[in-house]
Amino acid sequence: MGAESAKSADADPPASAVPPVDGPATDIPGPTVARLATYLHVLRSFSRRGILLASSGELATAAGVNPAILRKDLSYVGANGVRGVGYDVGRLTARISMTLHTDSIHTVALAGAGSLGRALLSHAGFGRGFRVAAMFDADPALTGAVLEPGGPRVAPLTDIAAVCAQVVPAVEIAVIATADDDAQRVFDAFVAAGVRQVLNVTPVSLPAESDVVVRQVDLALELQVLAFQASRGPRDDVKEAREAKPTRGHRGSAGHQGNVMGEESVTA
Amino acid sequence: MGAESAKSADADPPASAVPPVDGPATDIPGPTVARLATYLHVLRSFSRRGILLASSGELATAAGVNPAILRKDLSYVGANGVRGVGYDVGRLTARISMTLHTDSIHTVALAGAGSLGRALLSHAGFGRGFRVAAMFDADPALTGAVLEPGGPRVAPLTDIAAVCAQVVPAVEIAVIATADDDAQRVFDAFVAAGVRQVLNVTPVSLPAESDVVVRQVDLALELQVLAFQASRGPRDDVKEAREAKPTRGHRGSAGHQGNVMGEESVTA
DNA sequence: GTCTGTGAAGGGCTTCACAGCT
DNA sequence: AGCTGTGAAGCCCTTCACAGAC
Repeated sequence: MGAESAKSADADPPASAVPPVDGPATDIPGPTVARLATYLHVLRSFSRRGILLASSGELATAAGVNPAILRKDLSYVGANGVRGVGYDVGRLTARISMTLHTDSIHTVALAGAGSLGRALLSHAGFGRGFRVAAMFDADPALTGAVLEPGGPRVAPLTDIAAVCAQVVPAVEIAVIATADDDAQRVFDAFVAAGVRQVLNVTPVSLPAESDVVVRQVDLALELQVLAFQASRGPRDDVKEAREAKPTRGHRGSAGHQGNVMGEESVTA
Repeated sequence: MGAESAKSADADPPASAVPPVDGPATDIPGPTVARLATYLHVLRSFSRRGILLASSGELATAAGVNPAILRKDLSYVGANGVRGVGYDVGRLTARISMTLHTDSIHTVALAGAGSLGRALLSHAGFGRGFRVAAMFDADPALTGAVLEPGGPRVAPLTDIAAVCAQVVPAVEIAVIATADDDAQRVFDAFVAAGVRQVLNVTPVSLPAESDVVVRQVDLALELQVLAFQASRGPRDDVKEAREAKPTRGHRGSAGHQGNVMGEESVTA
């Protein structure tokens, strides 16, 4: 994986790179981007509850992170908290939304209309900034079906290229939720169709395409990691473990380094 | 983390046909554990194709990682590759399986029988080392239902404590796929019931309980991260949006880390 | 010669701690 | 006083490169 270090490669972007933006950071660390999305979720929750002002401590607690890193993360979006007071919920929400481009609608193509694909369709926030403009499935019986009111008709996997070419605006993100055996083919088809962001929920390891960002979410893998932890955890400190106040156990949050977050794949 | 070297953690699993353990693993980095699961998937795939021997390069390519890190990862499980040759697929599979405790059955409780919960049930490798021993849902209409042949009856969320107490062997892992508003309550109930490993697929940030390992998989978040990448990638140096030759140095985000990659294969 | 195993180097992210504003 | 913003330190993981085994 590891794309090579960006810095070495990008001597200097085309002159057009003069920050058209006022403050937002130019290069945000991957983990930070993921957390920003989390903060957005927390902020919306706060807003819903009528909270208009929040300190880094409060936000951090709600987001399950350290206050320090939250502040650092916010510094990337050109945070404007008020010292001695905290952050204006509405203002911060707007700031992060802008940075993450949550304010615009993103066009998505979904391959695989099985249980997982459908669950994604109805569950994973499609509609909150995302529009599923194309759907594909291997099952001929599903061809032409409309799985969501106002949604696209299901097309065969073999039609990915043709359908994607007609979608306007162009498909930005492809979601692969097909059977394992189809994942590679589907991926290739999407890449050929110009899609450069892919969310792969199959356990298939997709090849490191040069400039395609792939995020992989493998639920079976998550379970295995937990199973592993289950086998060793009880052994850790058999001392208290029972209701003891979390004095300092940073051990608890186990895989939080860089686990949940996906990654892109690239390897020339 | 634990200064403890819980090495002899479990000498209990039947040694079976696996050769004597020389250096199981003292303390495996989180990202490595996740990758090991990926390797397992790759190895099974190789085995299925009749490949009995593989070099680190071949495995790494299939797993989408760097050969160097693959070798380092394997060193944690007490790898026994043959220099100048490669790794014995069967032997390595056994080795990793043992390390990840994939050889034993893990008991799982699943909360939330909505589309996502059901998709998990049928899709995410339950059955391959995992047994769903309890299911819960907020919808009374589902109470008593059996969603999978041979599976457990669905119980109300309020019965988590009671049902979990009866499950034998005890529930090791809880999966939370409920509505957002129920996630926290359900989590608390599972923790109170003694569950110490939780997979949370809701976007709710669960508090860092002292000794509970929580892995969060948020698909909406993944989409947002990709949307962000989509907005910044194109501006890079790629003018021709149509048909890009991957010869060019890529410029994805510089590496992040820990990722989640595939394992298992089930969906035939 | 080939490929593994691993110490050493390198890089990025997190944590700390404090200066600075309100 | 309270809380933000941020340089600096620290840590962990990845990458490199080479010694060593076949």
